[in-house]
Amino acid sequence: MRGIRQLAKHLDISIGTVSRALNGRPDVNEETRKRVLAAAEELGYVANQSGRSLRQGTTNVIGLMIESSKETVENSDNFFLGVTGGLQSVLSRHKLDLLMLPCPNDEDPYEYLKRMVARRIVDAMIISATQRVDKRIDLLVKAKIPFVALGRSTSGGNHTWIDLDFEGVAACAVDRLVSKGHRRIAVAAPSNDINLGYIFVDAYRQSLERHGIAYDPSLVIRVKSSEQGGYQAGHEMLRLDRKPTAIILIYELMAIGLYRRLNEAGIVPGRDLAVIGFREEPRGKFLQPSLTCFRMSLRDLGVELAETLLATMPAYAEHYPKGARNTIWPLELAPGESDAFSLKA
Amino acid sequence: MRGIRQLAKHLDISIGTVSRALNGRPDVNEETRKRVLAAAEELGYVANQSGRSLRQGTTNVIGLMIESSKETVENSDNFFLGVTGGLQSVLSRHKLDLLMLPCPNDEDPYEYLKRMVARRIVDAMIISATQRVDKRIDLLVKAKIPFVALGRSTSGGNHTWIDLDFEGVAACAVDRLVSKGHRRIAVAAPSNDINLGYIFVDAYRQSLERHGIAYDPSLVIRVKSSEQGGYQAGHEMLRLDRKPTAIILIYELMAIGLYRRLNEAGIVPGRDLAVIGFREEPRGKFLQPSLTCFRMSLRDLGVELAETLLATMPAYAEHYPKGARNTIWPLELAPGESDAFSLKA
DNA sequence: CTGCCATACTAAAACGTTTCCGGAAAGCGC
DNA sequence: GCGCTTTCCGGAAACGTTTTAGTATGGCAG
Repeated sequence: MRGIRQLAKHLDISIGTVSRALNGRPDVNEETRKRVLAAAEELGYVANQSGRSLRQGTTNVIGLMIESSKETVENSDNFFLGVTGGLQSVLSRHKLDLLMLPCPNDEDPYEYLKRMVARRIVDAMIISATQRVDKRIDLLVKAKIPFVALGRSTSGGNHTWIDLDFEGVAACAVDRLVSKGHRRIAVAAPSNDINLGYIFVDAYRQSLERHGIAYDPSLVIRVKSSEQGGYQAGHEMLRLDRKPTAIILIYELMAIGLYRRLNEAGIVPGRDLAVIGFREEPRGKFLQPSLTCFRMSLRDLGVELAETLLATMPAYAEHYPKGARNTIWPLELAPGESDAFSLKA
Repeated sequence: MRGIRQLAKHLDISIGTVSRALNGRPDVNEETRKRVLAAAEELGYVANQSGRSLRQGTTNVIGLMIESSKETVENSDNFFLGVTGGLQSVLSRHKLDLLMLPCPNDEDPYEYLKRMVARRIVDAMIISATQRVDKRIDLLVKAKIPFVALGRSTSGGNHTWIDLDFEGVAACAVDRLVSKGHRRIAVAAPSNDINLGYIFVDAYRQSLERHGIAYDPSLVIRVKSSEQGGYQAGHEMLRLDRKPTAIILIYELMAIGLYRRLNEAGIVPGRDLAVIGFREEPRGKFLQPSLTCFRMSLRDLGVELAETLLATMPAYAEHYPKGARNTIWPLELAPGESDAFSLKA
């Protein structure tokens, strides 16, 4: 006999009253509640989560699914840890705990999520790295698990998502380069099926056409989202017949490899070629010359994610009247020296 | 009525038998088991974790506590994601799931852990970033929760830990520098209370003395474990009356700031000053000149952590006969150009 | 005094699972 | 036919909690 029962016996009170006192129910004498809380503190009682979950059908846990594939490990750096800070700050206000669920890299993310959902270990989910077609979304919709996807997807009807403002970034980067006289602008896009690649390239294309520049598919270089990918992108770019005068990198990490390849070819970024990176990493700062890129607050993104998620959960929605809206997350231009190269006098 | 009861009714069999069939108990007819498994697959039945945990007193979940403080976010980069891969590969063999528990940065890690332990949400824990004196360890020992600490600590008697081979790294770095004629070797150590700082500096001191070089406290520069800290370290170093000819950095990230400060002073690493970094980050590669540092496999470390943890858990110990040993994790020297500066002819 | 309501509590059911205990049926040696 | 073991299964208790329904008490209006 342990747990609440022991506490009740110690107070010579029924367990029902103890439970109600601890959970802030109204029908309990205020003095009794004081005694119960004091005794709980003294004996170090904390409700067993399994018992409570079983009874309530709720776990007070929010899952954040991340993929720990080799590629993710090498690229995402502190992204999730950063977002986590913002998530926590909101969730903890509601006594919700955050659970990071790293999908093993030898397991299908869909199967992993399915198992986690079936076990009823979380009340709601945040999924990341959404694919263009993502079965996980259909699964969550069908299982009626509240969730928010970090990244748009065409799956699952109108689910809730938050995504970075690829259109804005692409437009800003293209505008900036065109204003410096560039007309042959390459883009290094990820070669996997992640949705942002498609969205970004579409936006890039539209921005070009807005300036009356024809879209040239040979300027879209598909490589891995890594340092090696950046090197590869540089390599491919140098082999083109009509070389671009500017390049946009979707993952900033690519800049490292690109710089190396350019260095081998005696090309100096910012002097002979304009380079713009996408998401700023703190690590990118010390490239020479410094990289022009786009900046965002990971923490604020985490807050937005948490608030959007809570708005989709019936038990918490009342506190978030703005509702479960889809959000395009803006990024701010952080000018550096790498795009100083201008074709204008 | 849902769950196993429904499954039992569908099969026209008692729930006890269904449970035993699913859990691989011996006393169930092989043909019956087949039927049960088939039906479970068909109906998509997965045992409710709360019910099962409540009954068994076990959750099949291993917690990995990480801190999401601002400093950690900026420094740990992909460390945990990398380790996670190795952890998963071992844990999944035992049908154990990994749960990352990020401690909110406005909450005391001790209180956070205490709550998680009391809720009985994990069967065992891995804690990281251990302090020299770490109350969390006492807590886990007292609560009899199996755990492994990533990092030595003086708390909690003889608990199980794994730590990086600071002594080996310090000795190797000092030996290497001394062999090139250096005798004034600085070290940039973290200013917080994390244990590795003390251990590393101790080992550095002993290595110096082994070479008959007197330990000079002014050469131990305590700074933040960040890029800024590296800049600061460079700054402090340049203000010394008798300047060092070599410097060892405990966090590689410091190298970035250090390089910048050196650059401002017109000092070229590898030509005018020997620099050695500690733990290799993939990002460190593209410093110019390339950084001499120490390398390790994050994945292998994860495997070691998982195996050590399982050895401390009675239910799994039999598979890990080596037992719960303390491990000093070796790192391998990755030579670069930054320590080419030699005082010998 | 009766009826009624509000307050504060108790008792018991329920959540979904695992596991203990007992027992039926079948096989086998005598 | 009897006693024994083995194999397989059903019934029921137990895990710790929340919540529903019910009850005693006292105050108060009529």
